[in-house]
Amino acid sequence: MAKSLKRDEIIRVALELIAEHGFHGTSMAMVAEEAKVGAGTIYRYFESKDALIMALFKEAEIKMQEALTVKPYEHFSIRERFFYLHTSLLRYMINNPIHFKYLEQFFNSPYGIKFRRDQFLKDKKGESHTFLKLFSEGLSQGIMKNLPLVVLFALALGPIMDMARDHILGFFKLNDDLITQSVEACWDAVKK
Amino acid sequence: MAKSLKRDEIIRVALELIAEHGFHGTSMAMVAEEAKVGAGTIYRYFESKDALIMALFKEAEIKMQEALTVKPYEHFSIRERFFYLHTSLLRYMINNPIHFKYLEQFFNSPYGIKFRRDQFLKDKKGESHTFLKLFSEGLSQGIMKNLPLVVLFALALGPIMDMARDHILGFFKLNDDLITQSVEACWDAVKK
DNA sequence: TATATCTGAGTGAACATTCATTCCGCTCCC
DNA sequence: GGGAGCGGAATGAATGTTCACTCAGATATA
Repeated sequence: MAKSLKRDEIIRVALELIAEHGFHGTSMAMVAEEAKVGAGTIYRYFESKDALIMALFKEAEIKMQEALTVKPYEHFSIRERFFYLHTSLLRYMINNPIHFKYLEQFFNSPYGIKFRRDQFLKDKKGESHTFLKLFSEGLSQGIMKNLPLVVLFALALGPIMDMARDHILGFFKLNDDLITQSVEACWDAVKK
Repeated sequence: MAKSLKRDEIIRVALELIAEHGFHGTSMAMVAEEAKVGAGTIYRYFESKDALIMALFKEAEIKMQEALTVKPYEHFSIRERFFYLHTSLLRYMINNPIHFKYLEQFFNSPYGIKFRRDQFLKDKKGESHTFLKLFSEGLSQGIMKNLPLVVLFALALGPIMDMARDHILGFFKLNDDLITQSVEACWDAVKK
């Protein structure tokens, strides 16, 4: 058997179960049974339930970052970058509901709050990620409203996440037109 | 002693503890100890932990609704209503961080998802609440973008909630100017 | 055979909930 | 007035369950 088929399977199953039942609704025994491994095997690959939860986050984060990566990105205008990133993000979320649900759980938990706090401190030191870089440039070029980055972030990404959630919960159906119009509306919120 | 001092104290303490430590991080024993009542006393007033959680939500919801109520509301224009409601909501949240944190927990849990689903079905039958009535009117008067109500909702309220959260977490400091500018930005997102 | 990997019954801690018992304020009779 | 008796309110130790995690032994691999 390949080196870490078991590890992969544990990750796959745990993501799915936690997306569905939450951190506290998912016991290690459930993960073990569904992944068809012994309860102890999980602990060969992950030190604790916490470590597993963090590894699942890294997994989802990497996949998401890949979905936001495009080659000629550097030649895009601010507006083009905004549309590209937001559309890609929304599309990724609705095409990967398990990842979305997992990330939602994660960010609305002490794990996620700690993560955001660490990110926030890092950003203060300049190691911004894709979105913050975009908003910083938009600000300094005078294209975006003169508001704190955190506010621009909320205006542009809050609605995207809420829409992904409502689409996945079946409250309405996002299609290509609606995605375009929604991202345009987010742009209206941040543009000067 | 007045009829239900103990009940009031249990509610007060439970809201605080759950806002801080979450549903699963707050045991009934913690609530009992902090409220200085016996563990069994809680069950005189609330059938179960679930029932307590729902009662706390009702409590917070009522207080919030009060904060959004103003007398001459009916004479406001759509735009005025939008600004009034959004500003009041944001102010309420940052002035009542415990309620905000509790509601955040609640809506990001199976309780909240069930609640939203029920609301959604009720709305389909026309029993809209304040915000949905506003957006419906904005739509039919052609003032707002021709998008599904759920999307308008996300565009207008998503950022408000995110900003309240980031303010309460200390990531930035909301002041009157910033509140006004942010609500204006939300209006830009939904207005035609 | 020797080493690495895997297993799942077992462990102790934590939890929500119960219930036998105590407490306390009230009424009613002497 | 006072004390006996009553009943709802309050208590917290006890209960049964669930959980994350361990480890002695089984199994696969080399």
